[in-house]
Amino acid sequence: MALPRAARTLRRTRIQEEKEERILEAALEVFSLHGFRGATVDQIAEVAGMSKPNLLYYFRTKEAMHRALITRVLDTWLDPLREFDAKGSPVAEIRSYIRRKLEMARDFPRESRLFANEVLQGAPNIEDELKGPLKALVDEKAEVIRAWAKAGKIAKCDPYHLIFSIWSTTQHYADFDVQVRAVLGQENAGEGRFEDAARFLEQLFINGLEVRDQPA
Amino acid sequence: MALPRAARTLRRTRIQEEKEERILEAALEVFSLHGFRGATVDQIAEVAGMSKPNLLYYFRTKEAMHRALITRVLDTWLDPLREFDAKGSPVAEIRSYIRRKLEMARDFPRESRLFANEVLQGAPNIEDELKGPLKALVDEKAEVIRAWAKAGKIAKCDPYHLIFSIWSTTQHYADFDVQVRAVLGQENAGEGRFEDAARFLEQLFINGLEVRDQPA
DNA sequence: TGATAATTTGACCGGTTGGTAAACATTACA
DNA sequence: TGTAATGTTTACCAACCGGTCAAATTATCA
Repeated sequence: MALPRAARTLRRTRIQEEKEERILEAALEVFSLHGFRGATVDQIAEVAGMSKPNLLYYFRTKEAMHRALITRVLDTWLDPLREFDAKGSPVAEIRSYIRRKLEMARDFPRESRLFANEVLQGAPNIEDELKGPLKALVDEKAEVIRAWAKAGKIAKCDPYHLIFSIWSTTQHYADFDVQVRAVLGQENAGEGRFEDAARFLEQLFINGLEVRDQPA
Repeated sequence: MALPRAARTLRRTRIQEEKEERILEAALEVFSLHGFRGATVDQIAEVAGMSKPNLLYYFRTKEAMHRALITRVLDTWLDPLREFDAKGSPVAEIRSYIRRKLEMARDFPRESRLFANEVLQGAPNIEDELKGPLKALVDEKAEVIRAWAKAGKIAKCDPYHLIFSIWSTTQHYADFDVQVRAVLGQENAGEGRFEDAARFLEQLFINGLEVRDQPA
């Protein structure tokens, strides 16, 4: 008989742990590059270094694989926002949030693209996650930002659109990497672009572009 | 005999004009939602309201359709950046560029998603366009911005990352529409979100978030 | 009108897709 | 060690994929 996941009531074998890990790693690679419909099980199996039926022994359908991957990744993906702290200095807090998000774009571009692909295609498999846990977390942090603005610690602004703009500007460097490289050209293609981006975004979000009248 | 496009030396029939239009419209709908690999010719044919062989009579391959669509759309997509004018007031020019890009995200979300899908998946079919015409246009406008900064008309900043940030923040409302709606919730799901976004982004790009010390 | 070219369709093809069946191999453990 | 559960593989399938073909239909225009 062969009922790997259904029959798994309590313990998970060492071998299960390892294989599922390898599969999800391979799935991340392929899904993030081609999207759900564009990815094939054969491709994922090859990247994972195992036969297709063997892979399907651990995840019975392509969709199950995708679900497992998304829910796992979503959690770590929201960590920077969770760390967003009401007690810190507002400007410093926003600055470090930008920096952390940019680091994630640099270090985990596949995770970013996985979500981008999913959301772009209508988020058929994670709509509930978006409307539930994600919205709740954003609502909470938006309230923090709103309080800061009310207290005069930062400029009055719509906290939701502020969060959107931080997401979009930072994730851009993962999701649109090819375009960024193409436009910057080969000479600026090094990892330095992330440092440049960090500097620019900090300045943008703190000071904007208008020249400030210096009292002197 | 039947060689529709190859044999088309000079004139194009009214019927050709109409059908190709309908096909590209349908292709935009389907490609923008599922990406190149995820889209099927049958799907496009159904949306276009014609049989698959009939569709393939006008565009001989799925790839030819995609190419035609991309090159057509890319041109109009870059119009706002082309209008970016060195002679205007810098702040006003940036403000109106943001507004125009946001209007495009609102009025042509499918076009935005088409590119997002393509770039996200490594831009296999438009790499040349990115490294050629697009880079050239951005280089030109970046020089304008650099000159403004040098003349003290706007804050010193990296012009490329400025352009990236305008692209990402505005296109976010087309590409991540589902997420934006989910987070804002049903009560804020009206078209008003584009006005809110415009107000926020203008403030962000001009003034930033730090409270300015008003001289009493 | 008639004839010629342009358009449309149903039937079909080889290759790929997600997934299955069942035999075989390996591990865990009494 | 034996044996039952777990893991792996080969061979395979039906559905779907992009694309072809030849026949049928429709538009064009002398």
